[in-house]
Amino acid sequence: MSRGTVSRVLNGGRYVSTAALAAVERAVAATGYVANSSARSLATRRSGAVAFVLTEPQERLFEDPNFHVLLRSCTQALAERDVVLMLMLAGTPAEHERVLRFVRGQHVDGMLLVSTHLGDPLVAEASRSGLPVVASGRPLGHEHDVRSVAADDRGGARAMVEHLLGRGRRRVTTVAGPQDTSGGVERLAGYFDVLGRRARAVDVVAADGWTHDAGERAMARLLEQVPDLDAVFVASDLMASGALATLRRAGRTVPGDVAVGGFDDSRVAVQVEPALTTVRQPLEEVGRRMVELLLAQVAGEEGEPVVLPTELVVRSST
Amino acid sequence: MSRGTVSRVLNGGRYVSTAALAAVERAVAATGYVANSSARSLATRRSGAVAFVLTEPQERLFEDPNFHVLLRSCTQALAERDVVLMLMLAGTPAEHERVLRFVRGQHVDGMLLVSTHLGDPLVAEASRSGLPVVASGRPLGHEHDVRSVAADDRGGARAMVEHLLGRGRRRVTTVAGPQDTSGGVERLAGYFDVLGRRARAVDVVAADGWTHDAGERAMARLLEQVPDLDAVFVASDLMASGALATLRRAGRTVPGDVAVGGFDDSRVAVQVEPALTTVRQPLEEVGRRMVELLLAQVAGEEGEPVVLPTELVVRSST
DNA sequence: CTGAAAGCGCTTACAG
DNA sequence: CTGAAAGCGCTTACAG
Repeated sequence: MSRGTVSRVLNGGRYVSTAALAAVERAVAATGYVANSSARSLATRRSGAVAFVLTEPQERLFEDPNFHVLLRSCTQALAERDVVLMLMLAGTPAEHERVLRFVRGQHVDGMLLVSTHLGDPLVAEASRSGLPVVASGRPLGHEHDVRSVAADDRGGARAMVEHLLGRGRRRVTTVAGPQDTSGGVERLAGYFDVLGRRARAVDVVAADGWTHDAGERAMARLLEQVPDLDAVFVASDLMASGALATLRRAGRTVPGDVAVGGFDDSRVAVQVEPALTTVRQPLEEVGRRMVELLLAQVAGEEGEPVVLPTELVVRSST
Repeated sequence: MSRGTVSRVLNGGRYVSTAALAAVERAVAATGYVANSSARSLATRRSGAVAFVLTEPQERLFEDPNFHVLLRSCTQALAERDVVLMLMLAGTPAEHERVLRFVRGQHVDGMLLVSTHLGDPLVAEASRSGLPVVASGRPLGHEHDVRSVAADDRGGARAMVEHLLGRGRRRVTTVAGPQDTSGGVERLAGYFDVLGRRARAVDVVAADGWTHDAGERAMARLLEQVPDLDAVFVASDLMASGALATLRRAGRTVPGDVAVGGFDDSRVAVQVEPALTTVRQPLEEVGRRMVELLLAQVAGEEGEPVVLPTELVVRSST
């Protein structure tokens, strides 16, 4: 039996007689034969692997539960299609360079770009390279060059601010996320959508990171600027946990004195006291859709940017 | 200039004249040429990739900060050597099968096995396959078949129990980890090392998982069995956070009524109230050493199991 | 349906 | 030091 016939069986069994097919399958089962993947990749010009690139200081991989959800759902969705996930950190310029060299070596069929920032050179390079790329969140400045899967940040933020007003709050402020990310920009836009001219400059403080500590600092600044605030929409649950710490230290009760709304519905939302009213972002699905979109692109299919709905989740903090 | 000369330059520049070397380097810089990795792998029989296999229900990837530290330090240590990390989940039998098929396809040069359990078929298969493997923690039942990097669980547990006794506690109990993992077994052994015959069967409850919830349940059982306990050594910080919740609900103060000691010195140790006295496990270094040991093995070098020292960290819970 | 053969893009003895 | 050539282990038109 020729090498060619075996190969045909292994690749779907088209154009093979049932007899040959059975014989090969028996032999494969008996010997535990598995095709060498480098040779296959070389012949097919497909690696069967995809890079998951974290464009972010690595601390965030530690701290932010959102990444774990995304990483897990992507790994799983890829595994179901027998594609492997290569984890790459691209926080420093050196790592950055390594990622680029890596994709140029045709080591991967595509790239999952997570948490991109405005002016991120990797996004530009990736889209220029022609390699299939899908970003999580709309990549600021490259909305049309790179496909993406995002949650409806703006709509979710609107729902939260309306909820806060519906609770009778008069002075609704916000701790915005860093404004070099689409999540940061969009959630702030949603805030303005609802409050319009009623929002004053002092009611808004943009945090200098998506971390607990950044939320803590931003909340302190906000309290100084607006001592009589009675509500705050914080652009992520993790930052909101920091905001809660600041409020507690300042002697303000939640939700008595101040109603606090978060965003994400991540694990921390229920770990803090009081549990956070927040906006649920379907990150599991974001991961799945990113994988679908990427593999479709690898297969040469068209694809539209995806925006997934968000949902208000009311708990005890508002 | 021949393909062979270019290849020699790219692979270290041995046996190449300075003139040729400079010319090639100039050309590479100008064109951005990067060798195709499949072709290189096929020729060298090295993939330049390593699998990071999580032998665990995936929830743990979400919940347990220890994994993030390990994942990050391995990714980083590998990247420094230009080796790629492939993340594989092996929680279900199907995923399991996929991992095996994958390594048989010679897709990776080695395997980092994280959080193995007693009777884990993957460990046996991996060691039998001849593929270089390094486990985190000593793989129960395969201590001599598979190289490993572990923390000194037993010594750390001893230090904690001695600390508890040093605080004047009379009834020192323990919530042990699952007894099908080396961490669970060793930390319990350390407890017995110190208490010896003073420990009674009722003083020990083994949790049915390494989670917050499992710690919560185990602590409840322990309180029923030993209502007058005044100290508990919990085998992980995450489980200890669950134990704290149970104690709070039962109206016991910490450390007033009950001293609580954890293990790991993970992020949760300082997130809970009161901050946990715990045993620091140098997970960053565990990851680094795992990578070193694995790559040495790939290069055909010998290697000994590594055990890293642990350290007592005293905070407010004892 | 099947086999023989070319080709995927490298690396590495081998001669020189 | 360098080039020509074999070989790594597959896939896939191409004839038949």
